[in-house]
Amino acid sequence: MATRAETDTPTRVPLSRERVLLGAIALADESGIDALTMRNLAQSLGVEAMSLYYHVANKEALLDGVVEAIISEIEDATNGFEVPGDGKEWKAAIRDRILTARSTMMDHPWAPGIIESRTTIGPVIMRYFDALLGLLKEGGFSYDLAHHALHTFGSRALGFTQELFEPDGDTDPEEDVEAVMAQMADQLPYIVAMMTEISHDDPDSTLGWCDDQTEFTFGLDLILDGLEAIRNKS
Amino acid sequence: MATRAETDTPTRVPLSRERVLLGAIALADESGIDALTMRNLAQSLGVEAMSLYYHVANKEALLDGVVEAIISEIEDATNGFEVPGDGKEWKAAIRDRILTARSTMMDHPWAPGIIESRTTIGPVIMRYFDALLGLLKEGGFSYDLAHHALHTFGSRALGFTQELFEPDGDTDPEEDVEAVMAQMADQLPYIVAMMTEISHDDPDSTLGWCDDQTEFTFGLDLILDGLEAIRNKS
DNA sequence: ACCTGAACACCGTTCAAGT
DNA sequence: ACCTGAACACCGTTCAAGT
Repeated sequence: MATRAETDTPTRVPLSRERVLLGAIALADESGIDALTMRNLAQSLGVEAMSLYYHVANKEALLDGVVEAIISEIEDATNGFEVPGDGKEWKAAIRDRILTARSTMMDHPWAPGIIESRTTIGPVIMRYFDALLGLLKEGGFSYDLAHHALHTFGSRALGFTQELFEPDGDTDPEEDVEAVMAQMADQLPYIVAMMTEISHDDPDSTLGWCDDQTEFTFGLDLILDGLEAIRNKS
Repeated sequence: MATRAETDTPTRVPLSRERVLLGAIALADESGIDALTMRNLAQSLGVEAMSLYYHVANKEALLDGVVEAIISEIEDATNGFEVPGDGKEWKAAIRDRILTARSTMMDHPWAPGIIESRTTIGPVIMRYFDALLGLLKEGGFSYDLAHHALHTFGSRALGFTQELFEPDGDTDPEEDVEAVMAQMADQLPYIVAMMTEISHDDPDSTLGWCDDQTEFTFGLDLILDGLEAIRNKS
């Protein structure tokens, strides 16, 4: 597990800021964000907890760095299709970029949570938004409308919508929702009607029917179409 | 501060689940969500920490209860305009309801954060979404489209969009963003251009110019208009 | 320059005990 | 039925110290 326990060969790689950040991502991927404590991270790197503080100022700074690293992953996966010169393909370009971002977030499902908890914004994210803004501007948007667009995207620009009441891995996803619903079906006429109608079409379980990818692109396309309509009007 | 320290009159109100939840909301409003610890909450109620566990199972259950109480506040503020019978005013009704929700969230700026961290869904929120679904259905939406609509609203249905990188109260809002930007202006051509264009129009500071209410309604109306267009097509 | 050990001030939570 | 006190297993972080 640890790097060659007690030989004094130079294979004992010294810690570095980058190794700390990558270790943090690996730990969160494997064991969840709650397992990402300074002590756990140190242990996974074969080091004492206090050694981390030589490479990151504190835990917040660690998380800042992790977020920057995650955004870099999006950039890496985006390479190849940059700002389209003709200024026609803004919609497809933004769509592609955001869907790429989404797939990065799916690789790190804990990332949205810590991204939303950041209070400062680093250079990598700045560049990411600059690129997005560039796509809009080159696509014929005024800066004013492009600015509204970024706000409308919100977290979708980074590839996620924080799904409300996403069942934890711990508890049975359907159990408690169905328990609540069974108990108050008379108070939820529309939800009950929707559920029964949907389960007619789709024999699957009543709750597994939300296809997140479909819902994400539905909302994204609705927004993109809406922005285009507004752009064309002015 | 405490309720009549040492007289044995019946004015020493015993703790109750409701008092615990209201106390938690009051504490978070006053001192922020980080100050909402079991020990702090107990102290603010004039009681020992462990007494709380007689009324709520644990801290997660406490937060579940707090969220339910906050949604109830929306419901209370919404009373008066229910499902419009004619089935015409769905758009205005949903808009009103969501903007009411937003003003409730503005009263408790910490609430979005804990709402998004919930993994279970309580009866109050169920009823809230049932009502929203009802407005859509009575407005002529199919259940399928109404379902897409709820996903597209996302947290907006509850009156908030988690603004990315919202400056904390602690650090100077503009300081670090401007520091980063100054240092890498050459790498942020579009953002810099946008900033300078906007600050021409508006002599205010470069960063205070995001009017959250304006951005929220812009996005909301874009979505509502988009949904209407899709509904009319089918 | 890089890492460590002990200690501090917090958490949420248990358990057995008080009234 | 309702509340408490002491204790446990954790946190992030400090500080002075090691090599």
